[in-house]
Amino acid sequence: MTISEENYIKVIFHLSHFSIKGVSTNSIAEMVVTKASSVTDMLKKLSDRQLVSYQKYQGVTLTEKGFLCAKAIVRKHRLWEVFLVEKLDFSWDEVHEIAEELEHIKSEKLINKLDAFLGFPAFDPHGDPIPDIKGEIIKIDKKLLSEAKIDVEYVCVGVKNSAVEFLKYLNNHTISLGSKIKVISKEEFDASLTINLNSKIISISNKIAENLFINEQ
Amino acid sequence: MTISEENYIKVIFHLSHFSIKGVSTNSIAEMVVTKASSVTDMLKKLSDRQLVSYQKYQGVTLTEKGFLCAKAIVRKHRLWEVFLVEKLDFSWDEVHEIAEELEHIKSEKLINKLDAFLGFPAFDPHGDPIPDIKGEIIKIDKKLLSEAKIDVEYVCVGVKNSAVEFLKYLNNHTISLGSKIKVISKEEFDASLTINLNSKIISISNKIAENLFINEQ
DNA sequence: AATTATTTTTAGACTAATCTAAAAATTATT
DNA sequence: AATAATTTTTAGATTAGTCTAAAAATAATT
Repeated sequence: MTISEENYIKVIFHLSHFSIKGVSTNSIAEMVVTKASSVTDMLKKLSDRQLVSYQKYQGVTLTEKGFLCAKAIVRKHRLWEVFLVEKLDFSWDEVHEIAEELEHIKSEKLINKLDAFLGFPAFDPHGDPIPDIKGEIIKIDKKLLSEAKIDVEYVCVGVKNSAVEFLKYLNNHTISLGSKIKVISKEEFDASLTINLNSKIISISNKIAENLFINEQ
Repeated sequence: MTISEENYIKVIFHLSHFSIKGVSTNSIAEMVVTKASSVTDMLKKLSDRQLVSYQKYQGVTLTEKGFLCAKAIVRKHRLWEVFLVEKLDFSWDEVHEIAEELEHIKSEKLINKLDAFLGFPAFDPHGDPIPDIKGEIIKIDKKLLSEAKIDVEYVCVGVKNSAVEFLKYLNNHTISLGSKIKVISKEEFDASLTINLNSKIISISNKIAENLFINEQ
């Protein structure tokens, strides 16, 4: 598989979580940063290779084969992110871009040895689960901070959005995976929250709260 | 720079060690596994980008810029090889192919952090020197085992040839970097050697001896 | 339901990197 | 020095991935 094909498969995988139907040509184009016509061409090729099932004008879905393939790429991406943060001391806002390149390194043996070297981590630095060697992904119960109940203790377990700007905001406000969060109050006007974060009181906007995953206890 | 351009630059760098004049089109074609006509096309492009100086029919040499570029690629290749052997427990005959991919990962910061993580190694698993961040390469005094004097103690410091078959031969005969070698006798007929290797007496062919670098004491 | 707007596909063209076959230049040999 | 052999370059074609512009299909709106 070429790097380009892998990128399309990965994008289709991620987008398929947001739609019950097939993934649309335009949404793929936006993510891959290309034109819709280029996407159509690629979809035909991926369909020929049995990686997606594609009906003209109806969008695409991954086949079983394509799904496995996507999970293998995601596995590589997330393991490399763990390596970059845990071993090379990168911060979590720096690793995505580099992992975008590293995820295309071919060797199966390499990725499994890396997995072992890292101690078979279950989650990447953003709290996303890492598929295991068979493609199994742990599903953990989580919800958005914007849906949190008042006065209940939660733990930050992930970020919905991994944009550098957002991660930098979190760094600046000392919010990280494992942070303890309790919602003290919620404004009616803008849905902003006053929260107890690791025993400090701060105020955050609804947009932030809508991008933080939390879990009880 | 594209991966293809990087590969050409790297090959020209390696071949330039074997010729005083420019590197020939055919020798590049052989190394890159392509046709001479493709090489000519690429040489024109690299020349336009000031990475090589190229005169039709006269072969190429790297410019200062191309030379720096080549050393950066070699640095990446060799650092990744150290990582694979030291951290992921690969054997030295497995790492070249994987490092051929890893050497094209772009991030400068990544490679410098990797360098630090590995403890700023000076040599790769085959005994080849690793260019430092500025492109400086340590030059150590070494000669081929085929040129060794009788009854002098040497240490194996590198391999001239990194082919998998050769490295496997060395594994099978417990020859590695750091092995102590003393030539006991040399056959006149085929130049094969009887050597004392780490206190064991074995016989090796001239072809092997011509591909092992050694150093005194 | 007809019209408009949007999305998607097709058709044809472009670039990078490659190829084959033929021409040109260099090197080797008589 | 002339000829033969080899190397290198040119010319033209091919493939993957992309693009623009126009056509076709679907979705939204009146």
